[in-house]
Amino acid sequence: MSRATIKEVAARAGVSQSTVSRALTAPRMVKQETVLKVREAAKTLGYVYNAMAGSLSSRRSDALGVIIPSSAYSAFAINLMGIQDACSERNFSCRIAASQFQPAKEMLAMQRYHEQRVAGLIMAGIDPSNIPYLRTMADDGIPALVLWESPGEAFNYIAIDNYQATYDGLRYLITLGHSRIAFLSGPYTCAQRNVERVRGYRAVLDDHGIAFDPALVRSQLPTFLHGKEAMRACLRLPEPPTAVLCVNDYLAIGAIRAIHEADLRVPEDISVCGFDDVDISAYFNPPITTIKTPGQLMGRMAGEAMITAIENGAPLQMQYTLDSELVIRSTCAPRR
Amino acid sequence: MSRATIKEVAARAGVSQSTVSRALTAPRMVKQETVLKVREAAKTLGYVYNAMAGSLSSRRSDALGVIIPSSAYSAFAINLMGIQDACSERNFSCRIAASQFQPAKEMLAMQRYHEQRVAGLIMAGIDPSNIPYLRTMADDGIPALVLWESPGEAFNYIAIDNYQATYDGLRYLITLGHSRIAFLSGPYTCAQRNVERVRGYRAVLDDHGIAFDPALVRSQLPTFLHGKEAMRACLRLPEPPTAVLCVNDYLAIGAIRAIHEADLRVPEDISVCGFDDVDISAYFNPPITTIKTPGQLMGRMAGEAMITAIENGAPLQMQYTLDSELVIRSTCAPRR
DNA sequence: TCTATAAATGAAAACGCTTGCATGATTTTT
DNA sequence: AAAAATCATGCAAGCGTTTTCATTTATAGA
Repeated sequence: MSRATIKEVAARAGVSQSTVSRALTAPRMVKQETVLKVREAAKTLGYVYNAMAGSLSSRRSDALGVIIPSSAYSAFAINLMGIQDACSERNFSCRIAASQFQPAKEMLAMQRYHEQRVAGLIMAGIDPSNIPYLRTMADDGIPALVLWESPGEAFNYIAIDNYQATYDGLRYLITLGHSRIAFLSGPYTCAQRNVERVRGYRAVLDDHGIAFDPALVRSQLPTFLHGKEAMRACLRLPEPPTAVLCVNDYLAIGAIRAIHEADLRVPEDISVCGFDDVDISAYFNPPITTIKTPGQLMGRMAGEAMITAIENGAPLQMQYTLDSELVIRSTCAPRR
Repeated sequence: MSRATIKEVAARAGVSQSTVSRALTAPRMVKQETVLKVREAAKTLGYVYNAMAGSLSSRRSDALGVIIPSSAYSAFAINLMGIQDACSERNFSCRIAASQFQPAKEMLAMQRYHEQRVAGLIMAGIDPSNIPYLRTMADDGIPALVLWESPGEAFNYIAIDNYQATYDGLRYLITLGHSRIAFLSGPYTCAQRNVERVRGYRAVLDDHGIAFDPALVRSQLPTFLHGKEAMRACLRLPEPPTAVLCVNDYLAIGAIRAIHEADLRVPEDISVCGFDDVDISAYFNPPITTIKTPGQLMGRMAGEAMITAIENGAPLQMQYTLDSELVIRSTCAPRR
């Protein structure tokens, strides 16, 4: 334990605890000369502020809790970066937990943040079953903000229009003449966005009079490996797809690998479209056509909005839907 | 604020505060029946434990602070994952800060963690100028562990042999007949490993009687873009390299892009070797030959060792050098 | 010069928990 | 059945800050 406490600094400087506290955190309330004396004493004593005691006493906290499914997927890591940037600029601290796409872990993380009395909570998606707990935390003055999707109009979010984004991507594929289009979705846990995307997928199909084939939609974790395996399964179908829409770029890259391993070409034989426009996507060979998603901006905005609300003591009010945009590169081509 | 405190739970349950505290955190010390009564009261009151108060009082903390340069580079994100896994299993919480490769930010993060009285600190590299502060924190009973490199034998680390790993990679390239080999290094701030790697690079050169050309070594942030630009610069040299060793895979991917844009082929015209074997590397086209580095294991081990030490109240004692291994894939070929 | 105002400081009560010590209630031992 | 040991519980003193309120001191107004 840091030997020196405020009390000892006070003794050393010949002032009271209160003065030390003020001199250190609100120097303008204290005579210049005293501030100097206190700082001097603190320095020679090697005093280190105890943030726990401070927070407990002031019942304020400068910590943001964030929950993401996994830091291994770039889009979430990028969210995190944005949040961290905001925290670092505004001198907040940042806590992180991964749900691993498991609702129970997600809930556990929420509860721990609640116990820690974080000043705010940011989540990249939320399992429907955990939404009510957002209220519980709000009752204790802990605002929450969910990324990527809206947990309902009563809550704060910075989302994208998952339905529409998917719709647009798929329509593009259809425009290219494809009609047998696989859909590699993400997990349906710890997030609603994937069900919205599936909804989008089905809607385009309907709107273009294309029959829905359940064999063409598969849900899995967002990893290269899962993408590869899912695509492989699609390729084994009696009537394989000529295009595939992936709900994220890792899945797309995995799919491309499976296609190559089957001695087929992208995009000549099969078109693939990704989602997110993760940093690798532009550098991949071939560069990936993808639905670009503002992951970093989302994180940054979230962090800033949250911190601003906290600092102003105002209720967080943020319901925003950001645009996503189809970025055409080289993995989609007209059906032969 | 969560209205109910331990005191009110005590009142409701008709016992003392101490009993509530014990019933909740050490149920075995309390009569079964009482535990039930307390739990019941806590539940109906919607009691939520206040971790700050708890930690302050017990002067224990279950938080690990981690500092990485950036979560945008996969190897660090993977470190983080390993640490988080350990935390989640052992019921610790995890705080994160990014140094952005800036020593000043790194120091700031260390100081904030000190103020927060985290139970332990894990850093992915450390700027030499900040090493002394490790001692300061240690004086307050906060153990530290640095990843990737050794900050000196007096400290804890889980590292790789940066010198040797580089040596091996470069030797492989030389074995393939290359002698004009560029070296794309990472930043020299917030980590020593890159200088060790450069040292390794020069050593092989020396050992094989190849002249060192400073124009062939470049240092930059680990991004695709920087890799591309660095390679582009190399390509503009009067006598361009026939191979390039990159200190991480993102740099390698950027380099490959630059090579392709110059209408050259990999590996036929230029060989490139990466570092880390980040998840994308095996899926890239062409699959990247790289020096594989145990990033996730490193994180996991670090987290576990740290938590174990903390829980046992024993001093952390961990000085470990993990193996790295050359993974030969398709981006290196004999010199034509 | 004397009061009115502002500025600087201090005393002390929180904040919500843990824990050492003491006490009373139960069991166990002999 | 008394003594010894064990179990359950309560009391109260912290943990290291912040902050309200009161007090003292300096500054200004008239």
